Amino acid sequence: MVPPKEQLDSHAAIEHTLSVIGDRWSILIVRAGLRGLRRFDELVDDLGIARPVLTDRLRRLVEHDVMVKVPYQEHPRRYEYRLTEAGLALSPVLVALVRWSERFVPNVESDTALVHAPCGTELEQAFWCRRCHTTFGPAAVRGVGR
Amino acid sequence: MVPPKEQLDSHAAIEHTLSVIGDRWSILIVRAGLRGLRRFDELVDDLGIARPVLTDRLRRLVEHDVMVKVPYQEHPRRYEYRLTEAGLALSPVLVALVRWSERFVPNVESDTALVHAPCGTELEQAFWCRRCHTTFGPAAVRGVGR
DNA sequence: GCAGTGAGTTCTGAAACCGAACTCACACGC
DNA sequence: GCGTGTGAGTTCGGTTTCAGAACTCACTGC
Repeated sequence: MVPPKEQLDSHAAIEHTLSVIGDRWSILIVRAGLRGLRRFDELVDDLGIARPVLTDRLRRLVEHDVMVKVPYQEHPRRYEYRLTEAGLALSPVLVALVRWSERFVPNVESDTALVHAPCGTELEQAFWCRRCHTTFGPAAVRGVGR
Repeated sequence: MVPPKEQLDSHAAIEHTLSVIGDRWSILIVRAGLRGLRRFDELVDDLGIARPVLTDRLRRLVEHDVMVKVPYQEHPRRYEYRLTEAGLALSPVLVALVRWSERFVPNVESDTALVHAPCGTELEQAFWCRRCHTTFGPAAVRGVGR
């Protein structure tokens, strides 16, 4: 009835996505990128990540077009890492995580991590139904397919 | 000893969150929960996860109030695992991940995983600024603090 | 020519992961 | 009462991944 294509699809898609950013560090690296950090040692200091692990994570993020390695000076040739469009587009994941932790992680009153750039207001996140023209929360979400 | 608040905050919050759901399996387990799977062996079959790992992940998810272990029959006393409110509230993270993979994972045309329950329409996700009363995408997001 | 800097590698244990096989408590058919 | 099946795990080796500290390498500026 359903073509075998159905089988792979969202399952495979999300697994692939998790194979890129599904470890403990990659999301934190992307988050650091959103906070403006670009250089290897900045990341080491800020995240407290082991150097070999950072090397590997950056390589994989570059491989999957989440970041780009750009030389920022010649001679002592040095590189920095910037988020690509795909990397920037991960911010909803970050926001969802931060929002969740604000609500459900006990004893942590999170400061605002992300704001609406033009006005500086802390941002909200919601689902949007383009047919009903309403926003709604997780309770009105239902899974389909597969 | 109360640790210096600024220090922990969003950094600690997101790290704690990732320590709960930041491994390759936990999110997939939550996703399976959203798809209606509840029993140990269902999860093993569906996810292809190793049993000891599933045991451990479920234990941790229960420990962190993401799922609850409920007996669904006595005698051969059997349990199933259900998402709590906190678990349900992870769906924005899932949605963000699925949306991202639809856009950026090559050669995978994802089927619709999640819809608006009342009308069945595929859902959108956006940021919302309560001051400006506008929705906007990741390009208008800026990080502040820390 | 010598210390400093940025971006990594190398080299160790320690921890986490996996698959396959096993356990344990019970139900059910015969 | 006895084999077979089922659901929910546990035990056991072997492999992959991880973290920390020290090291390299190509330069600079003093």
